[in-house]
Amino acid sequence: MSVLEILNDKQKEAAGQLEGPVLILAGAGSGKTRVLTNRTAYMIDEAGISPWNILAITFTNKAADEMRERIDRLVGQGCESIWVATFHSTCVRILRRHIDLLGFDNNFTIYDTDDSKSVIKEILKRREVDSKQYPDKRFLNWISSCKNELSSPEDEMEEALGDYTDELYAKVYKDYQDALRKNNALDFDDLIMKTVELFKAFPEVLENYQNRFLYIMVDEYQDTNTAQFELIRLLADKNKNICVVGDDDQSIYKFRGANIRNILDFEKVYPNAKVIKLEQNYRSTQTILDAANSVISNNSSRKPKSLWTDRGEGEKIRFINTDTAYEEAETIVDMICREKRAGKCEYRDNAILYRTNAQSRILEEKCIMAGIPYSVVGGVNFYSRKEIKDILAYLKTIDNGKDDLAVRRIINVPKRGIGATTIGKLADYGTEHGLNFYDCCIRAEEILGHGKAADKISEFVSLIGLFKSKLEFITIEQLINDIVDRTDYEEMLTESDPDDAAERMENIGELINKAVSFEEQTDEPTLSQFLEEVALVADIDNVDENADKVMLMTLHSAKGLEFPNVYLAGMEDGLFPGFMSICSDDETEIEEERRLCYVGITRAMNRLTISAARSRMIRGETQYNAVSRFVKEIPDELFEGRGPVRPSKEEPVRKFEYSTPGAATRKTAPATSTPSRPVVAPKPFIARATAFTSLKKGADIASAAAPDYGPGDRVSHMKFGAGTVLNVEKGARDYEVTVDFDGFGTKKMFAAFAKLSKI
DNA sequence: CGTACTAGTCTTTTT
DNA sequence: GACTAGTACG
Repeated sequence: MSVLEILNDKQKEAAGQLEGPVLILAGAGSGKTRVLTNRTAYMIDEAGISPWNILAITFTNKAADEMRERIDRLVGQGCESIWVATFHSTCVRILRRHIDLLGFDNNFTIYDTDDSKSVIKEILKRREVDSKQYPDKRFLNWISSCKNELSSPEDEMEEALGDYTDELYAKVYKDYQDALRKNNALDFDDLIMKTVELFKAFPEVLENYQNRFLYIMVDEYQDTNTAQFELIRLLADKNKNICVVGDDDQSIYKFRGANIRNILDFEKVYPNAKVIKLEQNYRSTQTILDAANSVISNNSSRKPKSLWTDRGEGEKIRFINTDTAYEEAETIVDMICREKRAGKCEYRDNAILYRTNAQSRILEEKCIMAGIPYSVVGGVNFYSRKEIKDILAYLKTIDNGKDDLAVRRIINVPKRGIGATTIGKLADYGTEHGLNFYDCCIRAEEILGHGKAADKISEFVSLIGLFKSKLEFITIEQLINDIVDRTDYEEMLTESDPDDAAERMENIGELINKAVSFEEQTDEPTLSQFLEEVALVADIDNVDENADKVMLMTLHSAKGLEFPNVYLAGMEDGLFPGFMSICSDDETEIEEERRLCYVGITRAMNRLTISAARSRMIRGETQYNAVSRFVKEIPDELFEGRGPVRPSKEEPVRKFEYSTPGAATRKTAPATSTPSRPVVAPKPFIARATAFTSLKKGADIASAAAPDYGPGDRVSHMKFGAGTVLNVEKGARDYEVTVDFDGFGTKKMFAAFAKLSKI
């Protein structure tokens, strides 16, 4: 029987079309992974294509592993030679072979965002750039988007046309690239950009890969940025056998350069492309799909499509509206508890999804209190924890002394009496003579002269030398243990914070576990390879679906996953959609948020629960938010009970009962004592958008004049209409005004932006 | 040279 | 509220 037999007609069509450009528009839950895997199996088993000629690219390691596993199950032989990898690891593999052509050392290190930030900081310091006026983060983001658009420092310099600020950016970009090159390092964006650069500069290298990759597949195509698009275009240019799978409605990575036009304009780039839509959903109930469809249909720039299922109507959507975020968390956790106790589900069937990582804390707390096993995906990346970064810095130093950042990170960790002055002297010498920091350490005596400082440095150098000499005889596991022992690392942890030393040591233990399994799985494991693998893991890669735990994660992390029960928490205007997107004039920002909402809804298989809190603490301030506009885009009849009632246009807009001056200053109620409550009957609330005035960065608000209104005055605002001033406070740069708007609740805003006028 | 306190920022999402 | 960077002091 053909591997295509089990597919539906559309899927079959998509999987059977091997030649030429193919665009598969795969709606959520329409079985796109199945199409990709069966397509691959069909290529190998039935079309006689060599696995060696197939390239499949994904965004996460998890997706790549899953794809490989599933192909393995379908095809007996030869799958190991299929190239299934993420964009980033594909590029690393290519660059490891050829980057010397671009003047880098082939054992380059990969910098994560933290590393990049340190480099930028140093450059800004050296250039004496005012970090108040130009925060380092802005340079970081700016450089990243340049790279995503394949624009070099030289391009940017040209484009600056003598403009001071633009030239400053271009110069910093140039410095940054020079620093990376000196450290023999590439950042995430470089991996893609340098590969494209390589292919363009050395057509014979490109051709080599074109001849190998006769059939190319790209998953999650809607998330590709310009650089990734170009990479794929180059690779596919000779044979044009390119099959991309994606869903424009699930494009949620604009902030990191994803260009939705890549998928919307695929047919323009490849006019003879075959386009196939997969609209039958195998995951969710009709109710859930109806909700998803009704939300996403409010977006304008999308390819029209509508998901359907034969799974039947299923259960209605639940809606919870609580007074505080604590009660929200408690209600959700309580629901999961009950259902588990009633034997209706396992813990692992439940996922709580939210917009921002900050929301996880309260949910986590409530899970602990209820004794529910849970697992939080994301937040602080495992590999960005201090202790892990320290150990990795040791490993990097041992592996490749060229990485100045790594060396400087650990030269005095644990404390060995090497101070800032000494480090500064060595670093300055290095910049002057074009030497790496570690090389300067080796010549410490020459640079610093005889003395205590030089001795200390020598001790450090011989410690690293000792590890280096052992490297070929011991495993990475032994090496890490050795580092921890010889540096008295644990002692340092205990001294600095006895309470979490144990946890930090556990994390190091976890790193050792990773090392062990890496060494087991790899033929000839090297330290460089290990460091590389570690650099390219995402949080989602380590998710274990088999553990019986409730999953807590952001909506972004949830993409590609499915759960029987999904809880969408914090569905409030100002949080989701975020206030940035509400305030923005750019309509596409709200559309991106809406797509994110669509992704969230479509994660649910059987039951969807949506919740919102009337008040919550954000950045130490209590905010009062209206229920998310997205919730109101879902028809009432899909909700259990009457649903979130929307007021008719004529109906006078009512105030929240908590939007009173007294409530504004009231501490959030301790939620511990509140008994778990049933789903709160939705109350009529205000339908229109609420927004917070955002303090635009870089805006000039140096001298704010005192406002002409005070507490008790009635004022009017462009967006929120009339309201009563509760408080006026002199802030750092501007007057902060608290206003209780009729129908929008209490807002805190900056006078310069709010443009309030007295009535 | 190392520590302790203070002020300022942050929050959208991540390979 | 939490974390970080920068500063003042021992």
